[in-house]
Amino acid sequence: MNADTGDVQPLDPEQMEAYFALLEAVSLLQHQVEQHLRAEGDISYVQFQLLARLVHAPGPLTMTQLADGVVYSRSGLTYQAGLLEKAGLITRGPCPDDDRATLVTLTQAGSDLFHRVLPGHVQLSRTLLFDPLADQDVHHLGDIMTRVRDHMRTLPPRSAAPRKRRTTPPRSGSDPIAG
Amino acid sequence: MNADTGDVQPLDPEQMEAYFALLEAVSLLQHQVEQHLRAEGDISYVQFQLLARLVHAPGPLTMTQLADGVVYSRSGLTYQAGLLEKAGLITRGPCPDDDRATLVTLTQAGSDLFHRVLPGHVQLSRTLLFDPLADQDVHHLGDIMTRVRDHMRTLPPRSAAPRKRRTTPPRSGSDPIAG
DNA sequence: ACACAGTGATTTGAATTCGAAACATGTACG
DNA sequence: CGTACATGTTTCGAATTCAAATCACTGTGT
Repeated sequence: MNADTGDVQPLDPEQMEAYFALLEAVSLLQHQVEQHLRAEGDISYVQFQLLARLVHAPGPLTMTQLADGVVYSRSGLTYQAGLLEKAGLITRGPCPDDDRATLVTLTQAGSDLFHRVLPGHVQLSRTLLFDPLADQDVHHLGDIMTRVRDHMRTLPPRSAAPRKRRTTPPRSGSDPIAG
Repeated sequence: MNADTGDVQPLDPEQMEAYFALLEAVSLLQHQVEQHLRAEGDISYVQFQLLARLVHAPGPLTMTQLADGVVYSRSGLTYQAGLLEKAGLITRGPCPDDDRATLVTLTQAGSDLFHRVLPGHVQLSRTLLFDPLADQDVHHLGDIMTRVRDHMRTLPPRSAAPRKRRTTPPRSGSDPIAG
């Protein structure tokens, strides 16, 4: 690789604008959502995502299944699961099929909390993201970002497999705002 | 409004898709960019942003000016500025107009590093973000996200916080978001 | 049965971030 | 002048994240 010569074409002004507006807007959105969830239910956005996955899952999930798509390290999930368990929102128990695995189960309190903060979360995403957009914009945005997301999903594993690659089905997974 | 009853309509499937695709795509993009910058120039994305602001600024910036739009706390910038100064990429000096302020100046090494990692950064954003998009998509994406960003920049911070209300103490500093 | 690589989860340590409080200077007003 | 408040920055503590190392179990080959 010749890193000394700048033999890469610069981005068009339009690309630059899209790139930076995208990153900054999402940063603002994430920050607001984080503040809201903390004030409303005393949970972080990561914890909200984990509860959402459990709510929409057919049953208990293993730690790795729960981590996939939410955090980039398994240890990060161990930490969050500890907090959620201490708060009484989930329980961790052994997996009958595999003694190495830990099955995470949503408690009634966890389900209650999720459904308590969900309306506000939906309302906030409306206020922040969808208010300034027309229906056509939303359609186009979803189309664009779905393509980008699926494109990037094909490249990296999510929850970091330092040893070997996992064959994770590209499932859409969490949709906590499904009424 | 009544926060106890879930009298909020769920999002349309199309809105839901756009919302989650947006957040996950940007999360993946940020993570890849972070990895790249760390490997290429041993800097974080935040540090890259700070160098970028200094490169494009007409002259030195104060800490607050530098923080705007990059971090959500001034202390976070103090920490990063310390790292950048220790790495020889910036210098901090007094401000002649205001003895309270600190002027941050880009060094030659800082400028060199920025221009060294920029081509790879641009190339990566191309590969991850713009490859699956047509020119018209890029245009629309920029238009949409610019509107969303500007919309969020000008929102009242206290929109929905029914619980945990405390008499607002002196508003510490200016809003780093609303430049 | 036994070694051994592969996999699930946790522990540990370092890095980064934010919020509150402390600190220093500037400004307004009696 | 002097006091009170506003503004720019830093210090400090707590929370969160990741990567590397570690522990525990599974399955396979011999």
